[in-house]
Amino acid sequence: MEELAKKYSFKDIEEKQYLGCEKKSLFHGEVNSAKKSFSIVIPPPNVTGILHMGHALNNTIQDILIRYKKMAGFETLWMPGTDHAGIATQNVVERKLAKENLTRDDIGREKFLEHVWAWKQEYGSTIIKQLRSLGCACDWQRTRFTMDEGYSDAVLEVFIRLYDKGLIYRGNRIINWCPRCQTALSDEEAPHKDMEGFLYHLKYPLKDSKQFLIVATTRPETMLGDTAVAVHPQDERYKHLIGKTIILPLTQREIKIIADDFVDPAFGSGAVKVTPAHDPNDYAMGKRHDLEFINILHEDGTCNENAGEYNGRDRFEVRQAIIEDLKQLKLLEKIESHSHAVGHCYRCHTVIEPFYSKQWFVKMKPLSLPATEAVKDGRIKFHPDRWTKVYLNWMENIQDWCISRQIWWGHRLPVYYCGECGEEGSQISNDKSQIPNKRNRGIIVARERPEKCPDCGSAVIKQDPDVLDTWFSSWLWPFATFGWPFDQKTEDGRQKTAKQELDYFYPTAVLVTAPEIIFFWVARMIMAGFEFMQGIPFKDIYIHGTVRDDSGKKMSKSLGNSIDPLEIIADYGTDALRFSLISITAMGQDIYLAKEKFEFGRNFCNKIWNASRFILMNLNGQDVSQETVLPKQQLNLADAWILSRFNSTLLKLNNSLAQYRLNEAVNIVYEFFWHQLCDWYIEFSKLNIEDTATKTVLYSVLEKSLRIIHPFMPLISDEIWQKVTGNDAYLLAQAWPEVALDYIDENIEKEMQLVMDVCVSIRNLRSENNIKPKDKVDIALYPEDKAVLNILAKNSNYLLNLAKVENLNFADKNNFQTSINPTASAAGCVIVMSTKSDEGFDPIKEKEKINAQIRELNQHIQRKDKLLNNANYLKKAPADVVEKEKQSLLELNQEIDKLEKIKSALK
RNA sequence: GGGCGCGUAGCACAGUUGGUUAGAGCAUCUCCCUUACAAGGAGAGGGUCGUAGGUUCGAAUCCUACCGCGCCCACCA
Repeated sequence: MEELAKKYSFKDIEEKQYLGCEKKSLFHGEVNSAKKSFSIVIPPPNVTGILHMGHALNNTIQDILIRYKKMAGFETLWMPGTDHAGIATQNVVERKLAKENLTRDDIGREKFLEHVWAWKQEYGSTIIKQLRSLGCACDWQRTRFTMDEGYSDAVLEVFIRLYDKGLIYRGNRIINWCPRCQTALSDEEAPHKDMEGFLYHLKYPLKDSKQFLIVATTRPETMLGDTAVAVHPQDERYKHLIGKTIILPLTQREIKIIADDFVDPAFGSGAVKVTPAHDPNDYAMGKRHDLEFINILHEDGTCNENAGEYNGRDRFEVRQAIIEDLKQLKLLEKIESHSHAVGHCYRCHTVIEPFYSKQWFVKMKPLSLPATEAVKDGRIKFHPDRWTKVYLNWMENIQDWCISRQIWWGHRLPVYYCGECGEEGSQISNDKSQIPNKRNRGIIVARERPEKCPDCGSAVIKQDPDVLDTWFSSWLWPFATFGWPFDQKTEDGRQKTAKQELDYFYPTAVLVTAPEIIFFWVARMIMAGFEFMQGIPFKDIYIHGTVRDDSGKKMSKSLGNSIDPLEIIADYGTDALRFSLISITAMGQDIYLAKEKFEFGRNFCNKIWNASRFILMNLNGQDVSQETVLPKQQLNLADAWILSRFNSTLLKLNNSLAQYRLNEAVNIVYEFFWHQLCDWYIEFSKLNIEDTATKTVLYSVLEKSLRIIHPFMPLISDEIWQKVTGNDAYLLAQAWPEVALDYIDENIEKEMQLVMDVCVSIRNLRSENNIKPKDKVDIALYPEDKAVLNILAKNSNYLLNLAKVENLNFADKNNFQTSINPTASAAGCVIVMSTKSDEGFDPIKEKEKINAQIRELNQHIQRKDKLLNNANYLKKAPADVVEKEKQSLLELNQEIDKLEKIKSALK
């Protein structure tokens, strides 16, 4: 048994404890048929990521669950790893090249990828290192990366399987195009933001007429690609114009006026310009009416040759220019301000452009069906439940997923085109709901580059230059990280093990993540789980809140309002960070952070340290670790009490943990340790500190407390536990304490509560009468009845010491007298204090105080009287509630009696 | 246009299915460096639970409307 340093210094222990624990392989999970498995896969942070508060929260939650379950007897596995984050990573490396005045095109695809890999080698493990400083018990030897060789096999396998099944197709569609990243994006990657913009009303001249048709648009530059103007077929204002021709201003192109039900006659002028290549609705109309598709933009967002004189200028510049030009031509009717939602790139926040383009898509509807069912019937549960609706709503309206990206960093599509018979001849019509499941001529989807075209024998084979959406690899995370798919033919020992591991650990227990990736990732993992593993990937989904600053704004680097968890760790320590974060994280609620909040955790660490230090000192070198805690009947009140409290605390704690109520859990631990163990029990124990029985209880309660603290604050708990037990093991390898129901005793708790209440009342008296803390007082107690008298008499020692009482006398409550001495009333007895002098005591003030108390009590009494005289209440309320009320009324009346008596006894 | 969350003490928040006198933290005030801890101890003050109705014997809790704040989804140009 060693001593603890006088001052707690997290810097001396945290890293040491983490590394020590890792060295013992305690973070590693393996197939163990003797135990049930409990596994979590980490939401893989972007390989470009640096730890922010959101990660800190997310991973602390997972770590608590893993550590708790491991101690509770499960074989646990927390699978760590990183995501290659296609666009994000490519952007980072491109920016780096830009500093050397290079673009990716300058150096070419191969060289560029070398740069990215080099970057990944150098910086890719940053976030992993940072997770370790958070104390995460991840199974690091299993760390995966979504572009690992094996993982990439899984991605290809999935692409091929879905293609063969007809669920992946290539088609021309309107997609979201980011002109800065120069790639297509999925709908989820182009979130809409409300923006204040303008609604421009343009005058389109009718051919052979002086008349105009007015159209309204928010994007006037797209008029260069207009191929029709649409009106509602029933709109009386325009009916006669249907089929007439318009001379499109600036280009002088002739376009038709068409009728379409889509048009809302009430909006704008009731006439809509139709730009099929640059708007999803117009695209649909274009299809319906067989209109021409004119693309007016280059991939970088500048106008192309179809834009005539505007060719080469940026889309927003052209917008202004066109408005100017139309104004000159007197073709601008008016401009109104107009707020509308505009899609933005989720990586670079550039306004996206709807773009008609040939891309690869996944047909989602068939995949969504089992994933919808599993949540509906409760096989997968969201916590908190409200996300169920959000999920189902998205699932039920699911759209096809655009998975091809025009970037270089990622899994390249396993698609090859024959230079002779492929490509052009292979267009797939995507407006049929039927999936083509025949291979298209000249397109080869295969793991390896084919030697020659199976259709025409040509050896001119080109691989599709595109890569897959990052999420097309991360949706396989729960099983691809285990080495899926397993090649039957080449199955070796390692594959066999991997397969067993997948069988054992899949489905995982719980997925812990933030709400913003429910669609990106959570929903798709469920779909992939059913499609490729024939079952759910996880049973529970714990959705935690977003970390915000104290004014409610989301914390982000770009806003400059973020609190760096690493800085907090440096200033307050890992355990303090974890404890503070979790304690303010109510289930699913956003959390509002300010730096001061971490003092809470720091202070608690300090408290744990000092309390432990006290206990260690007072064991006096006596080893009680092998002593048995006596049955409660043989213990003194305080000892029996703390055991009762510990066990009922544990009961509550287990319950909270089972429901993922981690803030509740951590606050239960805090409340017990600080306000019961430290504030009261340690003080009580000082009086019996020579008893082996008390020492044993003290030791036992501390030892067990450290165990239950461990999942939340792993490092300090290990450090102290090792010192206290003299054991060099780690708490992760110890068992979670069992609830000892025998020790939970309501009567003991009540008796102790009485003593504590009297003690507090005496302290109150002292404080109100300005008695110095070190001065002793004499106290006379007038207990209500024999029972109270016995309890207080038996435990008077506690009062003498904790309330600094010199002489404690007991008297008959019906016969107490006082001169000018301060008095108070605690539950069960009247207290009279006599001080050495009467200095500072004012009987008039005292009477006023008592009167105020009586008034307050009378209010409660009146309320209860009314309640208990209410026939309806007596009839309808449960008997026990009524009984409680009656009892409470009785007590209130007794309380008043006591106060009256005190008052009249005062001079 | 739908949907969700939040308005509780000066501040930022808990409050599990409705049930004694609504709770801890930070801050404030008083007293204390009492031999585990001043990152501490002992006390104190501070709330008509956003507003207005309703259901109920009983509402911070359930229902309705409204007012603020925040978020998500959606092809009205």
